[in-house]
Parts: sequence; C-alpha cells; structure tokens
Amino acid sequence: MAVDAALKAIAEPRRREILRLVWHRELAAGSIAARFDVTRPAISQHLRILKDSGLLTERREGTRRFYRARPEGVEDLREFLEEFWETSLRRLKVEAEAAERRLRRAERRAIERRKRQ
Amino acid sequence: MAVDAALKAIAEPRRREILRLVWHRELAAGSIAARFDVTRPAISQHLRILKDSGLLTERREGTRRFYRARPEGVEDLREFLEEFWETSLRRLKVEAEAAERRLRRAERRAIERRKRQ
DNA sequence: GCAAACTGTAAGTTGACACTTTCGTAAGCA
DNA sequence: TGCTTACGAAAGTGTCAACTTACAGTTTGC
Repeated sequence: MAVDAALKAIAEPRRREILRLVWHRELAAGSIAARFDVTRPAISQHLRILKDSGLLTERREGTRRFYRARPEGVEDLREFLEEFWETSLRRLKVEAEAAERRLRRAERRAIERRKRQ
Repeated sequence: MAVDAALKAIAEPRRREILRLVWHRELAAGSIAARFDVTRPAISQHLRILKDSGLLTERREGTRRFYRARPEGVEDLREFLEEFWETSLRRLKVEAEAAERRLRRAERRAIERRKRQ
C-alpha cells in the first residue's frame, strides 16, 4: 500500500514540518535544510522518503532541486484516514448516543418508581 | 504532544487493525491476540502503546482486561490531521486551480495567434 | 577544461521498535 | 491451599531508521 508509506512518513515530526514548509511554495533542498538544526544530508534523506511516499515532487533547475507538496499524494492519505474514521467513528457515535438513551430511560424509570412508593 | 504518540501508534498497520477490532465492541486482550499470528505478549505491547497514546481504554474484570477504542483520543488525532490539511490543502487547491486557469489562458492565446497568422 | 556551488549517496553508529521466551502476579476455583 | 486462567513485565534479539562524516555527481561561471 502506498498510503502506508505516506502515513509512516507523516508520523515523523520533522517530516511534517518539511511538508508544511513546501506546502504553498517551492523550496530548494538547501533552503529547507537551513531551517533545521540537523545536517543537510539528514534533510536530504527525509526529502527522499517524502518523495518516495508520493507526498512531494522534485523539480531540477541547474544544480538546485526544488521540492513542493504533491496534492494528489496528500489527498490519497487524507481520504484513507477519512475512511478509517468515517466507517467506524460514525458507529461509535451512534453507540454512544444509544447508550445515553438507555441511561436516560433507566433514570426516568427510577424516578417513576420513587414517585410510586 | 499527545497526538504525536497517537499518530505514531496509527502508523503501525497491526495497531490499526487492533484499533478496528475494538472500535465498536469491547474485547479481551486474549481474544484480540487470538486473531493475530504473533504471540500474545506482542499484542499486549501493542495494546499498551495504543492505551498510552490515548486511543484505547482498559477495563479490568476478574483476570481479564477488556479494551475498547477511546472516542476522545481518536477525535483528537482526527482534528489534528484535519487542521494539518485544512490550513494548507485549501490553499493548494486554490493554487492548482489558478495555475490551471493560467495554462488555459495561455493555450487560448496560442490558438488566437495561430488563427491570425 | 576547472573550480565552485548545490546536492545526493555511501558507510557507519546509535537508539528505537517489533518481536521472542521466560517469569511474575492477581483472580477464580477445586 | 494449591492449581488454573488471563494477563503484563522483564530481558534478550534482529531489524530498521534517524542521524553523522566523507565522498561523488552535475551544472554553471570563468
């Protein structure tokens, strides 16, 4: 699954920051690395992971490489998670509401009983 | 950040499966482990990670421990990611549309030029 | 062609992590 | 009081991942 790699990529805080940096604008590898306190190769490796997981695109211009978020990749991940909750959270909510209704009914009955005594 | 731990927890496929299992219904540690082909302690460790990250609740009954998804934890993670895309994806979409409009405009101009020649 | 600029790649290290087997513990039961 | 059940905790192992330093590859200006 390609989304699996993207999810793992996103799980790393530094990579989330990188993704945020190149979200709107294109940025060169060097300018990205300059914003972190780790070495440039470390960022280069993060960039590769993000690119391989489909979350980033690379554009070469001269000696420089510009990176930018890849909307399709981000969308795929978003949809995967959306489905992960949607198919389940909805039922959770329904269950919670049903449980609450049961509770309220039980309370009402208890009050009725007390009244009758 | 608590959400950070939850995101890391979710990044593991097996833990996503566990979470799905206890999404609607409560399940004992043993019955959860029985559905996987790894040893029981391995699942026990996964359960701990999920619990510590706030995605699961534990209820003890006799010698057994029942686990269940914790809606608030899941919701927190969901909202965190929602914000992660929302603040950014929207602009990405706007940018993509603007780029497309520019492209179409350029195409139209090219066609006009060809007609005039 | 040659040096400088910008970058990825290779190799090694350290720590985290997903497991395993073994042991400990608490509750229920004969 | 033992014995069983249902677990988690501890300790050990192999693998992966996030770094580091050192090196190699491309493009550009002279």
